[in-house]
Amino acid sequence: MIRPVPSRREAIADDLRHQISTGHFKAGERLPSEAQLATRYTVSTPTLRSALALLQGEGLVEKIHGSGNFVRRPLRRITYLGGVVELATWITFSAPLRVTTRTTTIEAHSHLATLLNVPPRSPLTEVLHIAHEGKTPHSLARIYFPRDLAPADLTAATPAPERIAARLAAPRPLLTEVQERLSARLPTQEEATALRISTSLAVLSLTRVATDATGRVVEAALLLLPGDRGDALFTTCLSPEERTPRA
Amino acid sequence: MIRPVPSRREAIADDLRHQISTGHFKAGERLPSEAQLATRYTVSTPTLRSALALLQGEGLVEKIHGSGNFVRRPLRRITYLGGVVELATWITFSAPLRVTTRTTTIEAHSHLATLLNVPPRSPLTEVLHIAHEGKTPHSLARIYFPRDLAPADLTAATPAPERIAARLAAPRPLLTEVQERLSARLPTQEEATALRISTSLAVLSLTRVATDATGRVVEAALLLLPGDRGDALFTTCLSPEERTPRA
DNA sequence: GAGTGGTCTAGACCACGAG
DNA sequence: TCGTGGTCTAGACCACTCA
Repeated sequence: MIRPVPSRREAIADDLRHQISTGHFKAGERLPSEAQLATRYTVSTPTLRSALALLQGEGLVEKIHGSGNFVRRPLRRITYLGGVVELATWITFSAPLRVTTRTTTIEAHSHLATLLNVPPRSPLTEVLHIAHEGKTPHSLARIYFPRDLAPADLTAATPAPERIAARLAAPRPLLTEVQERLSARLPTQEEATALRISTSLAVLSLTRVATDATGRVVEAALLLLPGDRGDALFTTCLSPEERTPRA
Repeated sequence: MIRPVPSRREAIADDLRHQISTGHFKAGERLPSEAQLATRYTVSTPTLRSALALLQGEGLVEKIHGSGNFVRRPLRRITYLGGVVELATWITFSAPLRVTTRTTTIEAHSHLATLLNVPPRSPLTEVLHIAHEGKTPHSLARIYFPRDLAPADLTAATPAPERIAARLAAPRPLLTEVQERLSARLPTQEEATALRISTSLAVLSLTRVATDATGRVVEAALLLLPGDRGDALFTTCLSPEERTPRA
């Protein structure tokens, strides 16, 4: 067994966690300034800040430079349903949330070219998709199509967001295989900013590649969910014939 | 666009990253002591340590208290294959690695009782499963069965690890549904110690629940993969009739 | 015991945000 | 402008590892 050495930062983090969970500090509220908290706990500011850093990593506290530390509102957890062929799930699922969508045309750089199996610098249509709950960003999706395969109304200049969503949700006939790869990592600075999370809060990264009957990659999507409020669920059912024991 | 403010810790981290990737510091090697590095970069030790913390979070550096900072060996990436009914995949997949297995009987506490849908304090068989590559732990799995469903030779006192692995890999006849839930988070102190990773390196957490034809939960597994060397892959193929466009 | 990392202090100065 | 957090310093002292 490991002996848990109670460091000051752990003790302070525990105390703040407790005060948050008991409602002494309420959701959305600003905590006392770091200087005040440091005085209250009789520690130096770096020590106090390291305690707050722990809470940030858990998604309990959000720091806003120049304004203060805020108790993060507990948001509805979102579950990405995997193993479904249309992106419909994702989109309709995000429906109750406010969604910001943006479409642009870019050139495939190396990573995307590999993913979509197209030559480097091929034209791609990118759809950027941010779901919000209230003012808080909730998830981030980047969806790429080879330019010639993108639905025509997506490539028009600034199509209405509702049209984009409807388009993505529509079933596409030719898909035969969908691969979804998931990994856990810390967000980049850009991702953290877009999602308004700390760079020390783990995110679930999902890369979805859909292939048509000819083996061509028709669409690739990069989804990003903050680890404290999103997960992915895959359900596999066995048909009766598969259920037969093999041994 | 966000203006990237080049802080000293970022600059130092970038430089060390570069030196590692160019082989100036080789895998497994010890870095100069923090005091030496601080002198070389003319920063204070806390600043230098915060730079090293970034590299730890990326899995590039491993700190060993009292010995030094070491360049982590790049390990083979492991991919968990989802959507498969037997745990066989996981086990056989780990086969080329050295596997440490341990079996114990425990009582279901609240979280496990919910997961397995059994009364609290029910007896459970726990299989702890750590895959190693060389001396480095690679992944962690905890598998739970209701005691009465556990294969008999698992409940024997200290069965041979090979027997356990063989048992888990054997197809179990009655499974009808498998649910796999994935999330990203930072490891607990215990998990980080077991996997020899930093608590700031994200892990992919996979909870797998298998149900038999009667709806009873037959087995639950908690898998943990360090984010820098493990991911999960789910492949969905459409049968021809499903492929028919619906609209 | 010598050398390493772990934690912490008590400040300084800079950058951001809101009024 | 003022209060906030962001970064950094130059130490001190403790805990761990290894010879």
